[in-house]
Amino acid sequence: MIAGIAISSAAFAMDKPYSYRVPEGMSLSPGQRVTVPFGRGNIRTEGIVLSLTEGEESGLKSVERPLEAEPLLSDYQLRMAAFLRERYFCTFYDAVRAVVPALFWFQETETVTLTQDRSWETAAIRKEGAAAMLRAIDDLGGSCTASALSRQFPDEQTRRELLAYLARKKWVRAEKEYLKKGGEKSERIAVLAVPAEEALAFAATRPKSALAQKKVLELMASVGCASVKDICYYTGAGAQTVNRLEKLGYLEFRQRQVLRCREIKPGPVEKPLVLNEEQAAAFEGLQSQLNREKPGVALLYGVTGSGKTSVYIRLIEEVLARGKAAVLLVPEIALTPQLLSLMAAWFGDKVAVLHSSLPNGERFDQWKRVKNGEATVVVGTRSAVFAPCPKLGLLILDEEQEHSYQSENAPRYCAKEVAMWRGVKEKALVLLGSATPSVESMYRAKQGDYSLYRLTRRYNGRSLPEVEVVDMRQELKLGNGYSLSYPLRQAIHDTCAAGKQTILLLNRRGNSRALVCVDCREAPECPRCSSRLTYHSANNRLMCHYCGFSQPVPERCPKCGGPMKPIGTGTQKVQQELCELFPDVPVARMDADTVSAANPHEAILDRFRQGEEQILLGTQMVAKGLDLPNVTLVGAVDADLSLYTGSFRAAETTFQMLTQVVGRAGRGACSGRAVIQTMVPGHAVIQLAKAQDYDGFYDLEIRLRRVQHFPPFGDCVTVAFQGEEEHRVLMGAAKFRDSLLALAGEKDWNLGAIRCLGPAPSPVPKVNYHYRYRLTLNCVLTKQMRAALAFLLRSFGKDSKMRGVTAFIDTNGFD
DNA sequence: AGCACGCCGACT
DNA sequence: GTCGGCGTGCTC
Repeated sequence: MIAGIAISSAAFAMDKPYSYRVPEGMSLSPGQRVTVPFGRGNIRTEGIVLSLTEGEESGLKSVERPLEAEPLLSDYQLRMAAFLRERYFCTFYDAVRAVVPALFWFQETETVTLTQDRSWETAAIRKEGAAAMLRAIDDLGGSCTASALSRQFPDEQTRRELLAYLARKKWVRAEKEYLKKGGEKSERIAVLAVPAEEALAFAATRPKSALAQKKVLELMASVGCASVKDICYYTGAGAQTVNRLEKLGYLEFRQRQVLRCREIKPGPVEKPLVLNEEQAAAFEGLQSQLNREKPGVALLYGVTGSGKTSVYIRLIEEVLARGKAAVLLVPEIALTPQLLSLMAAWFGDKVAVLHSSLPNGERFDQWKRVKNGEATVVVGTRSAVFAPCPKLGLLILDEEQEHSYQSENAPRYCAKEVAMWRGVKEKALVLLGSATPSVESMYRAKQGDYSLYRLTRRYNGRSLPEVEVVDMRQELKLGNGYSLSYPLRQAIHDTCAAGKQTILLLNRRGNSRALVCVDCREAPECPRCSSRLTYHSANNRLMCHYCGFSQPVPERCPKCGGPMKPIGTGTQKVQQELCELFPDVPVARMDADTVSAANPHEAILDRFRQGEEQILLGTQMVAKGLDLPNVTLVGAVDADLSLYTGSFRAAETTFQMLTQVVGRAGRGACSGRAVIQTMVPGHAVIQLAKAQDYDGFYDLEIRLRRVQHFPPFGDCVTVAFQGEEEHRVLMGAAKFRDSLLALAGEKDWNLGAIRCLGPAPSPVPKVNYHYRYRLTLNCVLTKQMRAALAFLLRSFGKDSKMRGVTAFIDTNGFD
């Protein structure tokens, strides 16, 4: 018997099934994981059995052993992984990692054992550190894990080199073992066990040698509670420092709370659910689609507040009645507490919640409940599209236009595309819901590829808010240097006077704080990346978002010695203005700086909902899915910023964001009002957003997309390159472009027209000492085109001249 | 990617 | 002589 096996360590260029002999007496089935010897050195490697066939076995290596008795992947999951691999230019293993939760993975540990040959005890060893390492292993009983040596040999490179040397000398034997990861890991949270003053006083008495303890105590005095991982990350202290402080009684450990998004508590429900005429019509149409042999795809276009959720619920009931399961995907779990409690109220313990910030154990339990058919209603984020429902009947993507359905790391899949694939394979209905559908989806619906249902009536017949556009250029002429225009200030004033609430959205990118020199205006940059370090007041450190580098705040500018001053985020600046203009009005701020594990969105929103503050100021996250009945005014502080991101989706994103935020006003009994501040009041997108004219926007945008060959008429493909030597990365990108254009010229490949821009530096040109360049392609991603790109990517990986440069492909991404 | 193999210069 | 440098090609 011959097994076709996918190898875990295979790079894209060499990722293909490898044939191994199945030894007598070993029974294997597809989807099972095994260890096999691989490569010249016969390194023990993990693999997954893809196929089993009879054939000529001579000259083949043998499968070593299965890693578990039962196959890890079902046939269907194997096919899904194969689809991901083919579609998203990733390896088979990357795809598998997306399909099954991480908990299944065994930990690979390398053990080192001294051999019989103890000649090293007397030999003169020239290699530096080698003798010390041998003695260290001997002290540990002649055998240890490679990581146990990390204390004495902290540099991984040196450690590996030394081990390789000792193995060559045949003094030690290195073996890789696969050990099941220890139980259900939950994160340890440390809490200050004494008053902050006491902790600080104790810190002050500590000698210089206990600097790390001092730092940890200072951090904890300011934040009160943090995960042990975070503490180490922020202060640069080791875990043992934290443990010691616990022993000394200054810290306490607690287990991390189970759900970041709060326990789902079932909300009150009115049963039976009464649908209005439009909802009923949509429901009936969808229900009849469920009955079809091929249910296909449907788009539910319902304006904000038109009650799409009621249609979802009725449809899910219908699916459950047929003995099938339903999956409801949401863009972000933390922003959808209302939807969650509604689902819990309706479907009780049939609901499973799947998302990536669940602790592993919890995630696995939920996953198991889905797999064994116990939970038939799955609510989750992007990765829940792989939910292992035995009988899937319905897949809903709420707010289908959202970026978060696109994965940013390998496999770079789009949950919408995966959902459609599953829909076809499992004969399940795919329902896309949105108040502002993406132009691609709307186009397909209008073409008749998807069925289209509209909900135009707002709940309780409420009218749309009245929208005012303010010309910020005019404001500048009037001498208003503030971010808040006169009309917006007046509106805030009126709203507060009426006892109502205001939401202010600051749609500004880079909402992080920097530290700037007062004299030369320079901000410290990350030594490893081309990015500014961001200032964190909690621990007084500068940190890099890309690579995790952190350093204490310098007192003086490293360039000119001038004084340093943090410059606030946009939100902070606006908050100050609000403070000046409305000194008596309490303001809640919600952005990357104020949201944390200790103070989640939920807590901020709850306080705001209860009326503790009258103004909520924040970044995009305030625009999403909130149902706050007392809010009658929303303001978009700079509405046009997202218009100039350079992405082909810029106009669409801006329109969607404005529509969303305008829809937040007047959800209760009172009618709402919205103010949009912009430098380009005449811009079509702004005007259409003002009029809340989706159809007008669609007509405009689809025409532009057509002439520019952007989706849905063509595809955008980014080929990214990175490596340590900048010129080689650039050369690699250029070479890839040339080969692509050469291929495009060959009739056999039948690729059609390709426009290729670049190589150009990526938006972040350097990350962790790796330079990044990219090509931007505009083409149609036909099967041939995908094959051609895969071929080029594979040959690029095999090209020895391109060593040290890696390439990857992202399709229809958002940047 | 990671590793062996092979071909060259520097030290025992 | 041999150790270890790096360039090259393969992985069932």
